[in-house]
Amino acid sequence: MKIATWNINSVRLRIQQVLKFLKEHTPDVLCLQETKTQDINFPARELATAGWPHQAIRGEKSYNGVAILSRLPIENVSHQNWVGKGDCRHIAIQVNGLEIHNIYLPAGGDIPDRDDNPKFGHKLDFVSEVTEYFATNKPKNSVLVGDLNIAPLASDVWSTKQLKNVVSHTDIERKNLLEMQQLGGWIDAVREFFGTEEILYSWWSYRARDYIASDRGRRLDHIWVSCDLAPQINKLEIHKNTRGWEKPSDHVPISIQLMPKV
DNA sequence: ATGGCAAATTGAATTTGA
Repeated sequence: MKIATWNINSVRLRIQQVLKFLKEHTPDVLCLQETKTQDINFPARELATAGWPHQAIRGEKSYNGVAILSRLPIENVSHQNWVGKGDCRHIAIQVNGLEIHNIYLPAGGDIPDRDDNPKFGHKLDFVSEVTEYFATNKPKNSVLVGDLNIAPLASDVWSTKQLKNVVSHTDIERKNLLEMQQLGGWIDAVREFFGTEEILYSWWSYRARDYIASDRGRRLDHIWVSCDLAPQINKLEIHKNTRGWEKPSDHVPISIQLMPKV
């Protein structure tokens, strides 16, 4: 079972890139974030025709939005309304008995202080509620993917020193994300596969003139598996080349191959 | 806390991202 995740930053604008990625890598399941469109305008038909007819979509106008595309039949589509804002940041499905959670965690604004910046408070509250949810509903045979908007390790950013007070890499966010992972019994599959030392990014700012030359990235996108699936982690790929495509998303896809035990 | 950009909405400027 191959599962991919990608913050596409507008699925309508980049539908051709999604189709290209699907054809090149043929994941069984693709999870998208920041689709930025209402369900009625989601490019469902093109994706179905391409071979991913089983879809769970949850979008809103302009912002946020998540979707799961599958080659295999899906069931038990659901979502949680964490922090109760009704924004489209989570959708879950089951496929072949495997549970998949697709999450788009709030970015959190600029100022890392919940009193000065309500968006930062929203982000911290969101993490707390997800943490509580999975601490209570311990995941089994489950995968959690998405844009979590936090780079937890020093090796997840271009400079842990210079980003110390930058939202996405502050101490409180890093600590809380690792706690969310631990209390849910999740394994960070990307780090399980590559180790904790290798420098890994999944996002490069649009503001760099040359993202390769400056290479100031962050690992904001994640694939976690429930601990029972740890032995099945077979292959992880960070598809960095898509960042060099014309009119790219600022995030790149990540994929995992899970090998069922024989 | 910054910013060399980008997208959606609405109709040139604003909001949001990170």
